[in-house]
Amino acid sequence: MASLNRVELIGNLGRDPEIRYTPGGTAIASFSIATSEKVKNKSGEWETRTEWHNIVLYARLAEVAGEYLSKGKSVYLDGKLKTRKWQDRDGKDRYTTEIVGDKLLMLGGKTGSISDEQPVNSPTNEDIPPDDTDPF
Amino acid sequence: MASLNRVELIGNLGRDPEIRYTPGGTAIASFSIATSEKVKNKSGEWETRTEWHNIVLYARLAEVAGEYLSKGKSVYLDGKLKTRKWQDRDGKDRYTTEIVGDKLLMLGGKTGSISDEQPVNSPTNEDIPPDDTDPF
Amino acid sequence: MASLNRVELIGNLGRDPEIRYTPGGTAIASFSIATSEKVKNKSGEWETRTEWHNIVLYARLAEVAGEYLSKGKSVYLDGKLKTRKWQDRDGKDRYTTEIVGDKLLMLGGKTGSISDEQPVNSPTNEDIPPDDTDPF
Amino acid sequence: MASLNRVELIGNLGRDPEIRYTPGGTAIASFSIATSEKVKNKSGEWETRTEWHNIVLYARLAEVAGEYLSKGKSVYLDGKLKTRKWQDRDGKDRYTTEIVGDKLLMLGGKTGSISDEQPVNSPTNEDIPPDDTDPF
DNA sequence: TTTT
DNA sequence: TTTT
Repeated sequence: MASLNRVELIGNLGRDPEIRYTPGGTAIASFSIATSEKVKNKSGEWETRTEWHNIVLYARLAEVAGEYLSKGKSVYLDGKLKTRKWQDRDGKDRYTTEIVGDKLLMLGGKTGSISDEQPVNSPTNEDIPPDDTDPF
Repeated sequence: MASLNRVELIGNLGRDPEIRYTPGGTAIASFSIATSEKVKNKSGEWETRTEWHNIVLYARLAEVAGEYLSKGKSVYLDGKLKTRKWQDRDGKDRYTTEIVGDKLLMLGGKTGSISDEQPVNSPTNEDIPPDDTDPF
Repeated sequence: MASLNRVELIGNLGRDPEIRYTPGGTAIASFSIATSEKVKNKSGEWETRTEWHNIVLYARLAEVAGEYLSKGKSVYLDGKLKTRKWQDRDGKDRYTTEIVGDKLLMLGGKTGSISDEQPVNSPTNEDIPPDDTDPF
Repeated sequence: MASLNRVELIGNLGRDPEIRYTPGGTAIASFSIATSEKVKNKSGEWETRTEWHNIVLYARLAEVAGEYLSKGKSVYLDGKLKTRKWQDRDGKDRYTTEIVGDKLLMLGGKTGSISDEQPVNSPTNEDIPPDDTDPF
């Protein structure tokens, strides 16, 4: 059962984090991060390819994100992939892949580092109801 | 523009790799990898949470996958996230997130390691037409 | 102060882990892991280049290593670099770089995964006296 | 023979890179990177623990480092561990562990990303004579 | 000192 | 020897 599910991103926030709360009061932050790479296209010219990643943070990490992160900021994010199933308005199954963050570093000068050492009795993902709408 | 887009997985193949070829003859392998973790549910019992990841490999790496990988095999995969847009039969936009593999290690004994040092003039992703159906 | 110190290894143990204990009873495991790569030498022939890594594990992770790991086993190790200063018999300063493991996966079939979620009041590295001899 | 040897660092340069050249003209850059973490000491106070890492870059990556990096700059570095054997003036064997960089990102605003896609016929490490003195 |  |  050896298993590893790990994502690392360095990129910039596409917009300010959106913060919401579970009934139990746990913060959930969601935002997107852009990563980009230069690739040569068929004509041999360099073009920038941008990839957008849906990020979700919980609890303390979500609160810190709400306080310190904003559109355009550069971050290092370490987390895991999670694909979430939801229903569109026609009742059809759809899937969205998100990165659930475990560690966050603010780059670009001013800020520090944040990891998610869970306090005792902290809420777990089990306390968090699944979205019924796709926030992205 | 500092940018990093990196995924690492250790897990097992859910089925044999499916190999297809571009008009130009480049191999494309697709398969899924399961990662799992034990988490405590609301009732305090440990349950196994499995996550499925859609993998895509190109060129030499795809060929090696076709030759050596099969359902159930354990692998280490290093790659990058890429979200692909496609149309469902109602013409609605849908998105599928895949991991484009750069490095593959076979675990579980027998096998060796494979990386994708691209040969000179190797085909790039630009030569590969997007799928018009979601293979997952 | 954004800071990241992270090492990942997949390789084989060169010998059985050596387990010792702090006065406070905390287990410390030490062993070495070999990683190897094929490189072309000046004559254009492929040769295997092996690198040896000094591993140190603490507490629960050390105990598990003592119980399940042995010479030759293949593992995935995630940890951080730490360079330790010591004195040789001539009283001269010497330095040894070790990898302090945070997560360990046994590869090669049979086994499971182990991470170091520290129990409340678990001993920290501060409780562990520095070696005064180089164990490697 | 599944093998992985990978280090990732985010930290600051302790001094300007030192650039030298092999007889064949290949650039070699060496410098150190500090990573730091806050840990609680025995008295329960938070203290900053700093770790220094010896970095070596070759060829194009070394040249870019010489041009763009300087003391204090924040970087992301991806590379592999390599322990180098050398002789001190008493003829005794000593070992220094270095990180041979494969990828470098400049953080802190202004700069871009650099990876070491080796040009055809680029010099390999085999062309580079080992140091006979420890540069650190 | 490992492994294929 | 860095940085916050």
